Amino acid sequence: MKLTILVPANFNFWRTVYSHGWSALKPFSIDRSEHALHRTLELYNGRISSIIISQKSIESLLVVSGQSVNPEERKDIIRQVRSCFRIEEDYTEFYREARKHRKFRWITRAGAGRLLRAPTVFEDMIKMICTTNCSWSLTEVMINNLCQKLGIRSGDNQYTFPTPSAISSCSEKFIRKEIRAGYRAPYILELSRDVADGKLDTEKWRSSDLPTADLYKEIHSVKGVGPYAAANILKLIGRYDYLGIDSWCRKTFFELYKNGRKVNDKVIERFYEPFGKWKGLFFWLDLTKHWHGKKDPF
DNA sequence: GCGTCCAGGTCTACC
DNA sequence: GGTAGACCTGGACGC
Repeated sequence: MKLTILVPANFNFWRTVYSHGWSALKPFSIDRSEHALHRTLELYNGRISSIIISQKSIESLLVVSGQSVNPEERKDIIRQVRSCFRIEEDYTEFYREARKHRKFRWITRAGAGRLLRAPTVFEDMIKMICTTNCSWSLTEVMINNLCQKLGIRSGDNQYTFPTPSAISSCSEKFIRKEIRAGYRAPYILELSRDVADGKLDTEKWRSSDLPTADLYKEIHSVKGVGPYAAANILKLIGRYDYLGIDSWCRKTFFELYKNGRKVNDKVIERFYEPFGKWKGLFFWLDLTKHWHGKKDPF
């Protein structure tokens, strides 16, 4: 199967793939030799499809799969890919704002700003919890384990991201020891059970009309999701009003603007305050600007 | 190889 | 509202 997905004029495939660490976490993987992003998807009807996404032209993405799919499955693949690459989102206002600042004009020229996300908010939430209080290598271990031990295997030996029900059927001990999530296990389990039972509808957040502050409170109320995680989940929903500062961001900010001298988070927040509702995105792109000149930032 | 220390966000208890 | 300590793991370091 081959299909083409049209993209907006300012779309940049690689800057989206390398926008943050998600493309290095299963079921995403980067194929450097083929210049493509791999992803194993679970379709609406339970069928598993491993796809390879690459930039076909300036105007379109090419999605290839070894399997044949029916028209409805094809629609679902397109829907999921469009959502991961944020193709629906309108960045006109953001680019207009970026053009006003000399140091951020590169953003508009580069077509940067789209942050890669998972097909579901649930997957983004679990991944974000797994980035807290640990090294990136441990995050990779936890996510690999979740996919390999609880996901569904595809024909080409890849795994899907597990469903809320798959995770919620496990014991806390299993998630703690086998997934290696440690003390995060009860948080992962509670979130999965609440989503599986329908007590928490994380997917509605992407289309919510709630003011961002209220949405932040709701996301923050999930156990294991603190200020850093809630702010970064918001960014993947399309709200950039919070910074989501972690130790890497602090260190990078100190090096960029303070000659390595440590400053309070409030100083960082004041620095990006002029960027209003886009400050979280300016903050992230500012700190990762040096990635954008590199072929492979990870 | 083993033990110790530290970094990394979030939660809870306490002031 | 602010702060201390616990949570758990991997990595660095010293022995």
